[in-house]
Amino acid sequence: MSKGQATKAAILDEAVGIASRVGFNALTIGQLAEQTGMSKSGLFAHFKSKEALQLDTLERGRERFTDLVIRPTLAAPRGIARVRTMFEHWLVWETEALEGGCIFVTGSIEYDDQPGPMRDALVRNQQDWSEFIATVAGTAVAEGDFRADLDTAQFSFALQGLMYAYHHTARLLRDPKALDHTRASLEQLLAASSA
Amino acid sequence: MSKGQATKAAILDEAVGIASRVGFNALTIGQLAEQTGMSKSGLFAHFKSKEALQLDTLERGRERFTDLVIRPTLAAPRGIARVRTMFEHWLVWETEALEGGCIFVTGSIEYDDQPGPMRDALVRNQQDWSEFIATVAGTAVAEGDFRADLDTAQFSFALQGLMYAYHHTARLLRDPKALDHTRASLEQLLAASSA
DNA sequence: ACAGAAAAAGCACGAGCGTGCGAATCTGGA
DNA sequence: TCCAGATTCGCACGCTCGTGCTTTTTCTGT
Repeated sequence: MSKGQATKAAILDEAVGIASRVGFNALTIGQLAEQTGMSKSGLFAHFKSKEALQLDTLERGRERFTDLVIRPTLAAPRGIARVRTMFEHWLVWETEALEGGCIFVTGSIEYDDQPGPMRDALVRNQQDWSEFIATVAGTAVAEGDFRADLDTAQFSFALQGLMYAYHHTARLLRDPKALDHTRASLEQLLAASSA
Repeated sequence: MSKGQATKAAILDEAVGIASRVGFNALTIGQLAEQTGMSKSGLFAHFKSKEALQLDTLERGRERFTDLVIRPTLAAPRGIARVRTMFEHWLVWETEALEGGCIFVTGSIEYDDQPGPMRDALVRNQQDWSEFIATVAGTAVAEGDFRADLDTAQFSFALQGLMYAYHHTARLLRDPKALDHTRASLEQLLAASSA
């Protein structure tokens, strides 16, 4: 890896953290330069525009999510065990991976009304993730753990709602009971989906 | 109502719409002045600081929410009918009340990591709303519609998750099936809670 | 070790931000 | 009708933003 690529990677790692805390718009080139000990123009040269920086930052987040959640999920045994593995790693992602909360949630709120490449990228991520959840639920159907007539898209929707509730309750309210509520809702959802 | 109060009210109505679309930080005094046909300084004089403007905007949103959701809910007959009324009005709020989506969701994401009066106000709103949902669920328990051993806080948590899922799916993905999924999850939740 | 390329810095710009202040205008009660 | 107070405006400030340039420093392959 060349020096330039290494620097860029380091910048993006910092950027993901900042975007997580304050969002993609408040992620400022000056602040990012200061935090990484670079000059504004030196940093800027790596991206050529703020929008490119934002897109690269989002992409870096997606890579991290893949490593922390998707890969371990696919490594788990098919069926309900894989569903539970997915949930647990997702929970870790929401809780520990980023100091400022999930950047996909942050990004969704920031760009849901603003057309452009950022919105498009977020939509793609979201669709992929929704389908991934449905697919994992599908393996649980195939293995006979879940009901054969389960609507996996509906399952995906419900599971995401649960995690959103966790995100908001844990982050804004700092409610220590958030985790218990989330797990309780998961069990209820799993019970309603089981064969 | 004096001229000043009328102007301030008109400003805040506009401000709620803008905050809904772009958030509280990107809600800019210059832009707000332009949109209301005032001068920056003339508008600014009503608030004396940007933070006060943000707080007043949030408060205006709270009033609207009270009118559109809380009052109609309390006017409905106690029990599961009231729960359903709350849900339907809440859905209208999420769908039609603001062009840019619920400002409490937007605000939560923006301020969950930033201490200060805005965060405090958002936390208060959120806690009040959570408790309100639990209370309404409690009347359904009292009326015998819901199980006597229902955990109303858990119910509140689950219902909020559902609405968050609706918010994200409808706003970012513009998924026309979002509404169906939300109603289906509601029925599942009601069934699991019923006596 | 050195030349050419890549990376980083320095500096400047125009624009928009929040905010202050004095002047102009408007409003409403006596 | 008039005037005190409320309301709005014009203008300016210091700051930070994203983004071009030119120059300097650092890498890298031979």
